[in-house]
Amino acid sequence: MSSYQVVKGARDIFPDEMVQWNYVEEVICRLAGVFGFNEIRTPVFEYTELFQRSIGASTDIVGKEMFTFCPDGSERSITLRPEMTAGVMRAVLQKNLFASAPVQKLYYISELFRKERPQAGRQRQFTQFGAELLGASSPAAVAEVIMFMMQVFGELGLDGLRLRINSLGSADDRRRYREELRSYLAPHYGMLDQASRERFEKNPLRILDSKNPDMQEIVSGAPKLHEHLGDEARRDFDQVLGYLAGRGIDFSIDHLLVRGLDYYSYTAFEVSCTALGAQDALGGGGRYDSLALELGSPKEVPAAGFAVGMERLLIAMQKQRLLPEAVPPGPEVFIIVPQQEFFDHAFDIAARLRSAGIGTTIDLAGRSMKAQLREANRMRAASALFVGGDELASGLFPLKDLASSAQEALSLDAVIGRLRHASIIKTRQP
RNA sequence: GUGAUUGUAGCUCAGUUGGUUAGAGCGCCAGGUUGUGGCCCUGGAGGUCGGGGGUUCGAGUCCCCUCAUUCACCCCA
Repeated sequence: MSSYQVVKGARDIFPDEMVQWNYVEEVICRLAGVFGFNEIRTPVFEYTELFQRSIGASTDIVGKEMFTFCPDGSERSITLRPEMTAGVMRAVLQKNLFASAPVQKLYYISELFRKERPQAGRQRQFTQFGAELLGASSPAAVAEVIMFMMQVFGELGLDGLRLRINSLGSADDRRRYREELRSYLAPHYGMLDQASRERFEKNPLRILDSKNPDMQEIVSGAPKLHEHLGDEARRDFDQVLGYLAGRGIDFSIDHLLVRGLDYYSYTAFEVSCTALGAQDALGGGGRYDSLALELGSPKEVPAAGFAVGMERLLIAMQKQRLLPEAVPPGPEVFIIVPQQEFFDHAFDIAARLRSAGIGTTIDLAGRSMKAQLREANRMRAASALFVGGDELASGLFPLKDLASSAQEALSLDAVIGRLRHASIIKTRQP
């Protein structure tokens, strides 16, 4: 055993599990195409100010969860991305993609980093898939990102989901409400917990979704955000809900849902799953019209998006037995070399088969024939091809179907013909 | 950052009030089959019992420290 270990909060994904990841990612990519989202990749790090500006300096993420460093002491501070939205928006603004197409629909599957204590469903390096719809934030646009997210869950067969949704209103709505909330909370200030006291000044709305029962008690008597929404926000929210209901998407309205990123306005939502443990949030998102301005864009860019935790998605699917068997696909043929002195000839034949597009494996460790066959069986090779002295002399090679044990001696051309046919049939299967 | 939890073979785990060379199942390797896998049988390799210190005639077992894990708080994906 090596004395080195993976970094705390990070983990390796080995081939067995990769089969499952690939399955989920394939579904995501396919549905992204169906919904018209194109893939984007951005760097794993950005200049630190980008996140401070976008996510909000008073949030937990920026305040204590970022991996930040200065490359050379004097150079500009850099941070491993704790979320994707800011980076995507930065990239699109920098390239000025809106000049050629005013609406950009992008999706990603990317690794993120947050310096938290690891626990079930929470890592320091984790993966999110998500989508950003930039250039529109109409009720239909917001509904569309939610529909995309929910359809992925549906396609994967996930059960026990709960979609909660809320409207945070316009910036003006919130500004007015914030003052009302403060004046309500002020007499209770002495009873607020540490975190809530800090939020009282910087972002009192976050006190609303505190999980501290004492805070919830206090909040229960507070003025309601949804009663302070302007007509516009009210209408917008109703339309979003109407679109969702019309598509048969189940949701529940949660007037206390605020979420931990500062850039959201109007619609915000979160999906949780009963199959998960304490960290039961599977994904979330919302509308963020003001983010572009925050990042220095000369004009506002209406936008909405969501992100889903891939590890949590896999955990939930695992619990619900929705994942494919964790076994990497075996080769079409495993070349058996009974006598090592003929290895080079067998190696040439392997090359020919591969040139013909046939998945071919050959033992590279000089093992016994028995070991080679065992290995072929273990890796679920479809067939075994024997290449020894007799075969090279006669030009006839026994090809054994490992499932049925049927064996037949064929010329190399016949072997290639048959295996090629087999792999074509295989790839046609869904 | 706080609180608990668990560290014994590659994996899952036994290991009695402290007592000889630390075990099992699975996996791996080899043989049973002179050129044929799976099933079966036989054998083998593999452990500084997380690390350090202490108590003791003697520590996997008790004490202290430390590292790591896991779960929860917090927060979120």
